[in-house]
Amino acid sequence: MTESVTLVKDREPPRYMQLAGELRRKVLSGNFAAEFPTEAELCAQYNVSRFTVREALRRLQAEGLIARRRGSGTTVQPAAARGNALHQPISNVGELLQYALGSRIAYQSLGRVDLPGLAVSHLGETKAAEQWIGFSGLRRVDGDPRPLAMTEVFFAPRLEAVCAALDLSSGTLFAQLDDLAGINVGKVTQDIQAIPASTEVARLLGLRRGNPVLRVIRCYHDLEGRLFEISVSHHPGDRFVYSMHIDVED
Amino acid sequence: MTESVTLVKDREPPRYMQLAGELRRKVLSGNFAAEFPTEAELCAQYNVSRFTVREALRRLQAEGLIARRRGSGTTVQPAAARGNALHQPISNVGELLQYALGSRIAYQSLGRVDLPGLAVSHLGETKAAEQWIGFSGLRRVDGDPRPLAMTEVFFAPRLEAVCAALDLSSGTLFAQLDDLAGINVGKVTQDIQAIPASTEVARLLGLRRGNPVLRVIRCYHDLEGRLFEISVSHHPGDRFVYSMHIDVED
DNA sequence: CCGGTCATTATGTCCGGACAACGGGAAAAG
DNA sequence: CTTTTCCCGTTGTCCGGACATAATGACCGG
Repeated sequence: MTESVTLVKDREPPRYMQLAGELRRKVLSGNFAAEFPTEAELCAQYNVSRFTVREALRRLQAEGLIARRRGSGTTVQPAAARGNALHQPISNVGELLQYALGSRIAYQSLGRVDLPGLAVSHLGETKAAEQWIGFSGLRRVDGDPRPLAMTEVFFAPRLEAVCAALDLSSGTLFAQLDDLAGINVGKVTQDIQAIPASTEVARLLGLRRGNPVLRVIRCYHDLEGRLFEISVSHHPGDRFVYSMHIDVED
Repeated sequence: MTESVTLVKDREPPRYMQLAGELRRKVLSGNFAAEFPTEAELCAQYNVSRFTVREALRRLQAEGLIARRRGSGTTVQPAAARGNALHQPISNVGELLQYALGSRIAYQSLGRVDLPGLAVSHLGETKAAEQWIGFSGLRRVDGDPRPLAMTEVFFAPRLEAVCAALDLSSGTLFAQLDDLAGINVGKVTQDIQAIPASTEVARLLGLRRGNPVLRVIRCYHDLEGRLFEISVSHHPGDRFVYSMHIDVED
């Protein structure tokens, strides 16, 4: 068996995934603002069973894009109710990241680095000796010069070949990773904490040392449960709200 | 049509819900620590179809209680990987709250109160004039005298009759509401923010004024989308981590 | 002892069908 | 005109079946 970094996706995703992607694009383009098609219509239009349609719609619902009511039908959720997509339960990471409200981030490479001393319970068996591949960047909303986030991203050593091919200016390292290496997210754990700003963070975010900062640490695992990415974000407490919603699925 | 506050659940929940509750109880009791039954076994044992079994397991998986792998089978997640149930995606709220690590909270009634001035985007059409029914309490872990949370809970005016029957010492107002009035959670939105401690919050949590505090504001909507509860929690930044995990469902 | 092959078994995907529960509007009753 | 009743369309629940795909261990050949 040859061991090589997989650089292309081999099998195509299941049909409900494709359908979910198709519908997500249309929803975000405003196609169904007036009226969302019924399950039966989607079955006929895409020539799939109701199971497939419902499985796709279940995802869009979990993402907060649509609302469904028995007897009434399916409607597109107003953008206000969607929360910040940047920090939303993740289903199709690549596409989801794109509708984060016009914020931009460009990363710079940090090369191989030691993981910062993180008191994260999710880390588990990660060897402290390993050096991960780091990136860092400031995220800003279009008009505002004050950054909304200082983010550091670390990828597992085994992804070094893929990381070399990343386009740092696009801001969606994630989507690229999915495209380039076919890495799928299976589970994400995150720790959220309110901490005082360190000197450096305060400088970068335009705060005073000691001011409240929201720190979000995320551990991304692939479908086999292997940790492949860690991200650490610092947000200014005075102008950042981590907004999310949870749909109880039924 | 007579208008009356529903005080009993009339219809019984769907089968997959019952099965999920049954299995959840067993998992939390440690029944399946060694080996979790297969779908086929559950089908036979409970005399339901595979659809029903999978729908139940899907919920337990979303709660982080079990992990499923194609080809391998289903296993119970170690408690460490479950995150803090208190702050977890909510499926069966009543039962879930009970396995929050031994923390306790006893509420005191605030009576009818105005909603505090919350800059929450999710509020929507709520009339500021209405008076909601408020409760407040401090949450502590068993051994530690320093509270982990100062929580205020507000229920919609229409639930006044139900609120009068609540047992404030049990700490699971939610489960009681579900039992008493059959109120089911359909959607939860939450805002998380890092803010400086006010004088009062600092006093209650044992901090200094201005210290970082994690504030979590939740809006609970029922299945019809009506807002029926708002909770505001303040957590000390130096000893509280909001830990959660997200399973990508597939 | 190592490595590859294969059957077994588990979950994942997908289908078709059936009925229930709910919402909303139209029709009927007052 | 108001209220109630009824019908119909939509989503929710549940069933049985079929095949695909992944993990595992047993088997076998080197």
